[in-house]
Amino acid sequence: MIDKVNENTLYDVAELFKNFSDSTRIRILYCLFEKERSVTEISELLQMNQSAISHQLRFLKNSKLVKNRRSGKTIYYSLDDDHVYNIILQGIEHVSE
Amino acid sequence: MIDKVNENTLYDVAELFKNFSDSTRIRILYCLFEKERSVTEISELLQMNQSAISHQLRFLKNSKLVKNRRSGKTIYYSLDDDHVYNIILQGIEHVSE
DNA sequence: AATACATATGAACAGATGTTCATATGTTCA
DNA sequence: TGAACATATGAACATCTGTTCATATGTATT
Repeated sequence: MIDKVNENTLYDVAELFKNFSDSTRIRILYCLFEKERSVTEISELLQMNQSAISHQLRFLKNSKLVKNRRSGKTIYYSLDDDHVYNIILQGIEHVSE
Repeated sequence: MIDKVNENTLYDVAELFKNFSDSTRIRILYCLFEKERSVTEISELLQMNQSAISHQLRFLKNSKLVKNRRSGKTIYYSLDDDHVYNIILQGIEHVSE
């Protein structure tokens, strides 16, 4: 199982973890744990520029970690991957000792 | 459990995942899965400059993910944290679908 | 159609990051 | 002690990354 890992897999793993390696992205993902949220809502929660959030959401969407749906003017983002929850949770447990 | 997470924790989690977000570091950690290895050994396995490896090992050591021991001229590095193994394993499983 | 609101996007910029090069430190052995 | 080997370290450099600003796109409402 471990032995079957090849070079490419490890590059992909690095790409995956890149999503969690920035505090803005981690906080975005974390605030989607509870429920889906609009871009404006996320901006307000994190007290950050709407554009910055939008850029990071695109990053996370490209990585297939979040998905979105439109409802009128508003676009709601939510987690797109069961694993995300568990990986971040494991990270939280690790740093909480 | 989830609800108790504060801002600082999420910053720490980002710091933790930063260790796994670079392919050099992930490959270093991965080749320590099997057993401890010297800096030269790691350099040869990854076919990379000794200095580059040394710099990244320092990074990983500061994060307490690896430890080392000296034996004569040689310094052996090994994983310093049980969680590391599981977190990376989960990443590997994720990208392997 | 015009306005207001929500989000996306591209360019520009500053700061962070990873690698290389040269060299220093530390160890062994002759 | 001097040479050889293993590793660490600092400076320099190029590239990558995250944010901001200005503006574009898309939707609803009047």
